[in-house]
Amino acid sequence: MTLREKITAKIKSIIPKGMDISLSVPENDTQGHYSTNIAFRIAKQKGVAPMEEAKRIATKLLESAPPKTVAKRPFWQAELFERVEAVSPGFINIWIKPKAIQGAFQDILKDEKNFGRSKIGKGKKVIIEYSQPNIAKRMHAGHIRSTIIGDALANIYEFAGYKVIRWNYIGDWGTQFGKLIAAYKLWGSKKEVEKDPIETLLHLYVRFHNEMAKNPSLEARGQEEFKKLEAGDKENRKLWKWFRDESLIEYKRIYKFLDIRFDVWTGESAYEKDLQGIVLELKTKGIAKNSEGAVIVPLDEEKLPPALIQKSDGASIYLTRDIASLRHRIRKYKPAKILYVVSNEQSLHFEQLFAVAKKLSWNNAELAHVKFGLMLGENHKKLSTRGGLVVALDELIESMVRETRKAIDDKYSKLSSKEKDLTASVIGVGALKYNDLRENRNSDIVFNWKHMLDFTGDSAPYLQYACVRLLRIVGKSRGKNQPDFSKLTADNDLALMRKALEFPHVVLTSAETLYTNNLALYLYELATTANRFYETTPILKDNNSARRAARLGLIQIVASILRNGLTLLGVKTPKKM
RNA sequence: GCCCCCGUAGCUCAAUGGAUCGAGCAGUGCUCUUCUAAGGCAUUGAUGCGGGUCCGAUUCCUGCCGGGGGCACCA
Repeated sequence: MTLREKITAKIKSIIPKGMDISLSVPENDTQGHYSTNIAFRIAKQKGVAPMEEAKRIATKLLESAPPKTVAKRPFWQAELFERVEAVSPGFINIWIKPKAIQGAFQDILKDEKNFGRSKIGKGKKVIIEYSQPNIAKRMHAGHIRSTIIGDALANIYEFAGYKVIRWNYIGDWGTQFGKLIAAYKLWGSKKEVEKDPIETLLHLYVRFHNEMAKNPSLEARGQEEFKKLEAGDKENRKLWKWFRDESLIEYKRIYKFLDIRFDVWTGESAYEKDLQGIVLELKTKGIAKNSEGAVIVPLDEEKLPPALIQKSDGASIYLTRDIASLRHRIRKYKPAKILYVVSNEQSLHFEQLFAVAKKLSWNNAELAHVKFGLMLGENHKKLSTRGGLVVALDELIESMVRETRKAIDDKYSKLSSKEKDLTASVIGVGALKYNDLRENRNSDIVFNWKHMLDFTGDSAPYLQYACVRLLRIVGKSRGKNQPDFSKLTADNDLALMRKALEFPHVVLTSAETLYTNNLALYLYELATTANRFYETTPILKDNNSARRAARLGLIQIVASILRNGLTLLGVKTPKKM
């Protein structure tokens, strides 16, 4: 039982049943180590003044004898609370006794490796779909959000005990392949594609769109080629497979560099054979109907526009493929949840998908669209593959690593060139990921080179550096520590311990809310607290040997929280920096 | 026209309906003979506008203004 859980249980024992308690950690110790607003809600229920209720609760919390309801609970100790105050207009501020903090911290040692892990997901599967690159398109800066956020959420869910299926739903089907094939047949050459596949295919695609503006008949030609592809035309199949294979080679190279992995690589094309069946099932069940030659699912009751599931030329559309994929996922994996990490451009699409799924009523899984804002260019406009210049993802990664390498060269000459390269990639890639994960995903991100390449302050290198410094001290100490945290009584010691103890709660919150920024913020604050500790508190230099051992134990734990926390965000920690 | 997201400091971002709205960058001034200065300390500076609900609103409701995205044969 964590310190937070003990406090919560204690409060619960003296308030009306069934109320959730929110325990916040005030910015400033003058408002307590923990604070709760529970009195406001109880007061409202009872119809009394909040301050009165707060006083009543505060007094009860301080009573030395355990209330009957918690008498049997072993965690009860009168010494949990140092001070409990009711503060106008009705907050209850709680200060924890050093002994309770030290004790809770000592508990970490019992299973240090698993500190922060939970079992809330035990026996449950979650499918997390992310990245979803479109074949024959270069991944650009805008594509990275899904990849990074999805990977971090997958890590967090695993840490929370879920069985996670990391799913890369490749965009490898659809009308754009008709266009691409048409473009290739018109202007392409085998040699050029082999030489630089993605670049060449991208050019063909862009050219097709440009020419389409002048010559609208091309659009029909693209659609025709896609129809042929779906009908099994041999030549088109061959071209499609070729484009797909070449693209995947490129993507896998980038994933490897980003340290991103997937369990399933099943894309849209895998469901091509199921589509007629899906359309039929929807029609048979009276969910779908013909309209203007196409097949739609009316969603008037849901106040949504009708969902198109088959085009009037009989060709399929991505919603239908998503429905088929959903059925496949539910049948094969029986997941408790399916998370779609896709930008908020597609909000309507997922509302429609979920609405159709509900009508089909084979979705006992919880479905969630984990949406995020767009990566905008410096002009605050959408980055578009068709619309000209975008920052290519590999170029972005290379630049970040190059800049990091420069910084390393300035600082350290002792490392070998190979070590420097390795460190540069760990820091550069880390910075790239952290920059995204620290922000509330709802907001659009304005891409900014200067910001990306800023390695000071709230950034991955700051966290990595804090961790590396602490571990450096630990590495310098000799022998094994048997830390006794009751030796740590200074404000700095206790403040750092209290911050470290919040880790499990923060991870849970991330899993529950599907946001990563609270975890990033927490790690940043922990690093700041640790840096302050580092600057002001002697550790190895502490003359008191018992306290020295305890402090070494403390920073060891803090360093592993930083490292584990960063790992959850997909960020590695270098050995030296 | 309808729907969704967003609007906080010069810039980029925080804030389950909570207390005096937090950071980073940029600016200013300190701080390396000391466990790594990618650090620490100090300091300047903000909730788009108008109503409403609430003990309490950046947060919820509502009307404007501004930015981004979407609205059946693209994904």
